[in-house]
Amino acid sequence: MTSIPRPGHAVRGSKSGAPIMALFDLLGRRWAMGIIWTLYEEGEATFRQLQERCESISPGVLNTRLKELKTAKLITHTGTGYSVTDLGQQLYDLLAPLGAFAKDWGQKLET
Amino acid sequence: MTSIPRPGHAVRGSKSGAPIMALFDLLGRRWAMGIIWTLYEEGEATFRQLQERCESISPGVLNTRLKELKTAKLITHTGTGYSVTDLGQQLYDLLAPLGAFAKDWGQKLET
DNA sequence: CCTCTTGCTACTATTTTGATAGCGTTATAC
DNA sequence: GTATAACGCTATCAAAATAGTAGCAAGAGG
Repeated sequence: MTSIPRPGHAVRGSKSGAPIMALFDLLGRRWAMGIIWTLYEEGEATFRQLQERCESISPGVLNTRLKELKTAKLITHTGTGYSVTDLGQQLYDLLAPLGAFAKDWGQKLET
Repeated sequence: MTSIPRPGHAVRGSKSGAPIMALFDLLGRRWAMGIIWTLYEEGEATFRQLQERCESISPGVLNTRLKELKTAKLITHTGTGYSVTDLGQQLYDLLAPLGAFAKDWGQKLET
């Protein structure tokens, strides 16, 4: 299985494992930020609901990503579905402003 | 070449091209966030300096990523090297808090 | 039992990324 | 004017990640 980036260990972008590079390594994998985003915005979801929300992400990749995010303590699986942890919510709060930026960015790209 | 995600066009995570998903598609590619980060933190850099900063990113991927980020108007190539645009700096400002979060996150993972 | 939903695993195909070599151009030095 | 070095890449091949589809094992409800 894919190795999971951890601060203090070699990651892409930093052999010494600078925390920000470990985070970028983790979040810079397909669907990672999207999963956190939708889990918070639309709330707890089952594995299959996540597949639908992400519009046909393949189950293998989804499973890999979920394992990584669980190991990173950003999400958790309660009895009824996946949801963000407190730490994951903290991360979402930092990501949230990107929503407004993205709209602004989209408009500037049109012109 | 790889297609570049644009709001309003189908992207991974959104067939309708929701801006946030287009942004996640762009930033969720290897090295994308790291390049913006280092360009702002350590300032303008040449192609080869970027290779060193990213610790052996391969030139093909670096070139691809640079093209994407240029098309997205987040970075630009001045006569002397690559640097972030105003828009890119706005994005960096939103990413900046992740630095502190990453440290906190790293500590919580140890325990 | 039968059926449904759950969370996946298995498998192959395609895309992306990694690693290394080296080209064409410009500038500077000698 | 020729060697030297740095620039931004391109080319090539291998490895790894992701996409796409099928289907299994387990638990709940009827």
